[in-house]
Amino acid sequence: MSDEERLTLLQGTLDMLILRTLRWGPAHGQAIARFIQDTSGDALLVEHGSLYPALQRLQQKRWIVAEWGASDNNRRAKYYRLTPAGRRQLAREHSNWERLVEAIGRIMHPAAQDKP
Amino acid sequence: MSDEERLTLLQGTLDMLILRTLRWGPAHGQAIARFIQDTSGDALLVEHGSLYPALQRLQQKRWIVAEWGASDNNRRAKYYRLTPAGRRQLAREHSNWERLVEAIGRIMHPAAQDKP
DNA sequence: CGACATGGGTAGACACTCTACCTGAAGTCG
DNA sequence: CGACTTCAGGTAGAGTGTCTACCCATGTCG
Repeated sequence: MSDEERLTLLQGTLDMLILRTLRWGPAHGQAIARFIQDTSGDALLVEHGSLYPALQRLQQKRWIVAEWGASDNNRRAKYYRLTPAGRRQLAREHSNWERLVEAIGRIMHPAAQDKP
Repeated sequence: MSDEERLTLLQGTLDMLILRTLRWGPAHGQAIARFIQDTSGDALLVEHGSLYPALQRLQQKRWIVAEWGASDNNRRAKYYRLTPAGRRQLAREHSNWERLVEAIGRIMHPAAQDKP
């Protein structure tokens, strides 16, 4: 896959993607990044240096909590879990995202509107 | 409209929105901002301090050119016009945007089977 | 005249991502 | 055993782009 095929993340979407991933259950950092990359069909790549700062942010805001455990490969790994506040935040961010996509859509496709 | 109703722009989308706006023809800064705000149904607000730096960026990259003129109100105003390179850039950014929205969609709406 | 509205602009703070490093532990293999 | 690789977590600093809060110039109108 060439460079041009890989999109750079839009600022602010990473938190939402992480929260969404954790709705499937607790996961450790690497697994979250892999999930996002795989599920997006390799379109999104979560860089190492973006992932961990994001996880720290989310912990500070009490949207996720971490706990040490062991990965499938028997490595020590931090498992992150969504809190109730995290679920509410996810709902907010998701709704914001939808509104934003729709708003931008109105600008980008001014003719074809009102079509789902 | 409350604060929560106004979305903050996602980084990188402003350039695309400006270029798209200029596809309708030359316009000056304030008119571009008004167009984006109106067309988005007041969902997007292009701040003053984001608009002009963006217009400078786009000029430097030769995607738009500027020319002094007079506005409807007989004020001096800089009219920005899309260059051929600007059109190509718009096409690139638009296609990137679509792919990104689709990729994020795959993560946010995973076949709608949620609860185990 | 002076207040206000319009249009363009900049400085600095802030937030987020990226590249490029580092640590430590658990398997692998000569 | 010991060197090496892989996995997992982490950080520093640069780069980018937006936002808040200012500034200035020029028309319009009371």
